[in-house]
Amino acid sequence: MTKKSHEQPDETAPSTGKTASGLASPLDTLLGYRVRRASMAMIADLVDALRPFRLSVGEASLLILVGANPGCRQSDVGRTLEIKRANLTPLISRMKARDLVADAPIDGRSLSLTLTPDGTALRDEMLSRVLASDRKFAKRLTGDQKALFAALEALAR
Amino acid sequence: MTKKSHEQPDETAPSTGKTASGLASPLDTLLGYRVRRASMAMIADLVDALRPFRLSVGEASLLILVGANPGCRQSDVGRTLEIKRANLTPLISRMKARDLVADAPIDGRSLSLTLTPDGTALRDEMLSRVLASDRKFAKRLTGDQKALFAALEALAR
DNA sequence: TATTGTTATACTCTATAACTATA
DNA sequence: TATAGTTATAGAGTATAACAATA
Repeated sequence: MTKKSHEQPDETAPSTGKTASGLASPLDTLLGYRVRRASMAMIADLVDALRPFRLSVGEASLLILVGANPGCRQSDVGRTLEIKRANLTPLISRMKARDLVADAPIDGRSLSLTLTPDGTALRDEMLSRVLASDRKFAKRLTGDQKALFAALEALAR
Repeated sequence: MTKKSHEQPDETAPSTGKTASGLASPLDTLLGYRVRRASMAMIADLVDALRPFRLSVGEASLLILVGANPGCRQSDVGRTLEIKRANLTPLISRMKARDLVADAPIDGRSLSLTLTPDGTALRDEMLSRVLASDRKFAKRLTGDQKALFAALEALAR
């Protein structure tokens, strides 16, 4: 048996840094933990950016996706955003209640989704804020941005 | 006014790819969206790895952090993991009910946390599975891993 | 006075099952 | 028979407010 490496606050191990609270944090060595922290920081900023529009992240994603794909099927939107049918229905209902999204039957069971004029206008304003938030983070990056996107793509597949 | 660039399913714009459902997806150009997708994929695998131990991601994080910092303050654990006081109490209660974590008063208001022998044993087994899950993703990476960690660090700060 | 821990509570997101209708 | 959409419901995770006790 080898000595266990995560049991003690080992002063000789430089791989585990210290947190702001002074705790050793083996979690910081985990790729998944780092990705999650980065994601949470970006989402927190995105939520702030969306608040003036009274849109959740899921609602904003829907408006952006439907805006880029007018007439798309509701079922395809759900698959693309990985939102389950049962959760997509009330989300779209809220957007219809605000006259941001309109639906129309494709056949007897499928619905097509389109942004209304109000939805398009809100999407335009909202998207520029979303892009600004995203760029703010992207500007922090010094290295090869293409390589980072490739790495994230490899992790997400 | 410039032409709006996200309104139509524009065949001439190669920057916006197509999803598995055939929809144009301007979201894929967003760094934050990519980071979130990567995080969700890794967390889904982590949740699977933790299921046999009946541990949530938060509970596993707590065991790993307390295991590396025996006698640490509950309040510091909450700050490090960004879990609010009010939510940390029931989480720790569950770990105490399973005899994985023990607490002891530091002074009249603070508590110190330590893994019990059972907690240490479970942490050891669990951590090896967590590391295996994390390595599985890390192996997908071709480029400079140090650069990726630096990028994630820059995004999370 | 600020901090620590606790309790109660509410809100969002997500997950499942059951149902109708249709391709 | 598989797919699309809806409804109801339950479970996490997270948020705030109020409180008691203590530094």
